[in-house]
Amino acid sequence: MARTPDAARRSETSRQAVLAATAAICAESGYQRLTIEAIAARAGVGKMTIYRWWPSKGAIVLDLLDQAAAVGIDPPDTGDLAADLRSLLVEVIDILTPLDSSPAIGLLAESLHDCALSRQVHERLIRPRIATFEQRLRRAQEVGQLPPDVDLAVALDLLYGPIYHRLAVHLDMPDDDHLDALVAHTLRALGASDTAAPPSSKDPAAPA
Amino acid sequence: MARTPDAARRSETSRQAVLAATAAICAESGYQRLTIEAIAARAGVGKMTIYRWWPSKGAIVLDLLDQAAAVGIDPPDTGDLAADLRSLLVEVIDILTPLDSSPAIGLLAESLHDCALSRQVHERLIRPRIATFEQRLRRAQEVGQLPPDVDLAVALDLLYGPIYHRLAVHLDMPDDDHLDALVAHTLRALGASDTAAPPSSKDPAAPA
Amino acid sequence: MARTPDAARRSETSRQAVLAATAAICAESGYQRLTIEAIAARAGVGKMTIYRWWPSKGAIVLDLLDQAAAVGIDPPDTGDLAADLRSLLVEVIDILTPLDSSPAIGLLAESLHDCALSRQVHERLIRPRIATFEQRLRRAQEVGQLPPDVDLAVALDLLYGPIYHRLAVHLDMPDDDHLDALVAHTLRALGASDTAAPPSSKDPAAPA
Amino acid sequence: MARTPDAARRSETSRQAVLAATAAICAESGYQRLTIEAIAARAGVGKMTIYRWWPSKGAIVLDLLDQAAAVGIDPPDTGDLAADLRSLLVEVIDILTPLDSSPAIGLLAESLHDCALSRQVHERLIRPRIATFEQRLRRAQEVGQLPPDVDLAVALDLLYGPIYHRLAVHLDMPDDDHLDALVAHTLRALGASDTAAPPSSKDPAAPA
DNA sequence: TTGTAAGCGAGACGGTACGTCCGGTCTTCCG
DNA sequence: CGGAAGACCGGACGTACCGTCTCGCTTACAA
Repeated sequence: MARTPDAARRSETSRQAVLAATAAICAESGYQRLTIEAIAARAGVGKMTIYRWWPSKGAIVLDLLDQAAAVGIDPPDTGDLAADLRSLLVEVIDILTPLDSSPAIGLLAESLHDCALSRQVHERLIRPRIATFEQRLRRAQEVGQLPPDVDLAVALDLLYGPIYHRLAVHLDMPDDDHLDALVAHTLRALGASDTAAPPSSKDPAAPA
Repeated sequence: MARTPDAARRSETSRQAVLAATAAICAESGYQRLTIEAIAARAGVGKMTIYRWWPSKGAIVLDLLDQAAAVGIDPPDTGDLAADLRSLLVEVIDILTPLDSSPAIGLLAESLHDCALSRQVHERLIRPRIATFEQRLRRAQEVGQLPPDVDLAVALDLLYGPIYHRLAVHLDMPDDDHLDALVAHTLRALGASDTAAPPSSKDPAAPA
Repeated sequence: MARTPDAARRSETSRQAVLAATAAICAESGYQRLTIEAIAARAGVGKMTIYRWWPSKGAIVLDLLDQAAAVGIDPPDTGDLAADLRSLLVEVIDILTPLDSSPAIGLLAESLHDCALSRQVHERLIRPRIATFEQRLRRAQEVGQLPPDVDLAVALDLLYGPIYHRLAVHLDMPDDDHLDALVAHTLRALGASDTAAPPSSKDPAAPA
Repeated sequence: MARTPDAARRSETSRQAVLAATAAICAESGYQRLTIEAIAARAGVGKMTIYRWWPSKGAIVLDLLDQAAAVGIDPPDTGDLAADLRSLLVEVIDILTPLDSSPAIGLLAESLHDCALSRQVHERLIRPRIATFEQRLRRAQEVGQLPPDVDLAVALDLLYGPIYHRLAVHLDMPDDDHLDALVAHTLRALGASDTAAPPSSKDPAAPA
């Protein structure tokens, strides 16, 4: 009674070929020219193979990003909260750049119309990064850099919002100074204290 | 040199029919099903007529939004800075809602790939609103509600960022409480004082 | 309420290109490789143009044969009945030869499955030839070469049957001797007398 | 050199399932919808199994007909030559009827393009029937019903031709009267005498 | 008795062609 | 002469089958 394709028999070779072709076409011709036909042709793969395993073009790109940026789940923790938040920001900016050929931007545009896709994007790309972000903030609360009643959802909006704002509104991505300003203002809005903290450690026996 | 169509002879009837059809299809079937052919058929208009006057589907939607939301250029000014900012926010949220059938979201997605379109969008939809926003902030500086050295670009990011963030990341649009929190934090980040100011007025004889 | 395409606007250029491409592909690669896609590509024509004007591949081939063999409607009439029937037979054999690349054979095969097509084939290719045949036989009756009570349907079967029989059964088409024998036997079965008749004439004032 | 499959190990169950599925699909949906995939699915058989034992769809249908109509090799011989020929004719007509769902017609159409298949069809379906026919005619010659110099190839054409003619030309199959007329004319063309002969019999003691 | 080699079901795979939809251009004819 | 109507070329869509190819599994012959 298994109507869905049998993942055990899936050809890993084809999977990789499809993802590679997707990345290549996207880089060379932009998301516009990224076509199922083009992917299949370039990957040397039948179209059915693509339709069998991915529900839409967006899902392929999602897999691609998933694989390319299967980043560390542990948040950066140098003790310098501002620097850590900054590096979280930069990671996202890097994914969204360059504007013309970033698969992520195409994915974003597509997910605005495709509810199923957008749920997947949220689950597999966004949520892990949110979790990382919140983890770092909580650590900051523990060491007293942030007040204990900070609203994490607001914090998230304040930090990441500007990136998407600028993307949507076609302003340039923030430069270094602007980035610092954004982090600083975010921290100020959250009521951060100025004190730094020692980096957290997986071996918590360190500091006296 | 009459290579470009002669705008003077343009049929206003057709223009309105196209915009109306665009709005109707978008509302009924979503941006996905909004095709030039569908618009032409629904508007009872030849495709040539559309291609003659609009460079792309996005341009039609842009015209539509331009007309629908040819909002007041004067910023709200009740004296309550937070409330005024809030109403600016709500205006944008309204344009972007509902997610499935808002022409604006389709336009946004399209402009991510189409540079020419995105420039138009920025010029005709975004910039006026930015100007309104900045006007209001400058007025706040004049009356001492904000420090004179506030970075308007950062302020813009902080206020509007969350909307686009949530749009991109497929979180719900902020509810009322959240909205208040966002405005409050923005103001705090900008170093706003708590004092209110009398509403500015074009008839300056108002307040005693 | 005209949902059907407007024949007045039809491009004769495209029509000819399609028919030419069909003939060329058929001659070069056989009916097997005759594909709508191949026709469209070779003719430099959009597939829609083909689907708009022809209901099936067979219909195109039918048009092709219609045009190629828009033969004279007047039957041959040399006065020699056997020779005239023989030339009618040869005409059909020529259309069905060579076996591998004759469009007519492909059409025949296709029409065995496609009722609508087969009706068209009958109407536009077969019936006119039957009429010609019957016309010639009736003339033979008038001049007394055939008895007046000959069953024309049986005559038709006897004369043309062997061709289709051999086609179906994959025997070689009849050679010259065989052809003579077939005609002779047909005439014998119909009870033909041996006398010849003068050729019929459009100017009936000829014979005294 | 055991590259060819080992017929000894062949699963008779599968063979029957394939033939049954082929017959069923053909009867229900016509030869058009008869695809290898459909047969495999319906028979509960892997496609490999089909391709291992049959070179083409036509070969399956050929097997099917072979099995269904593994008719007697001995010709009918009631002494009435006309009646016997008639029954030979009817047998073929039955195989080719009904037009829409007869596997034989599909096979015929396919064999027009496929040389290898057509040879097989000729060998296994046609030739035995020709032999039977010729056997009967020769017996008629022996008893003096036919002149000794009758051309059997012509006789074959005259008798069976009309069936294939009508099939190809999409006329109705001959009705009973027409059938009698065809046989009668054939006999007349062959110069048959009117006398009947006693039926040949393997048990020659029968008639007084 | 147990390998082991075949046939088997299942179905994924690279392809080809299908018939449809739409983009953008060009043409015809009406008001 | 602008505009409605819509045919045209092209290209991508998603589907159906083709014929080939593994996968495990059963099955029957041979060691």
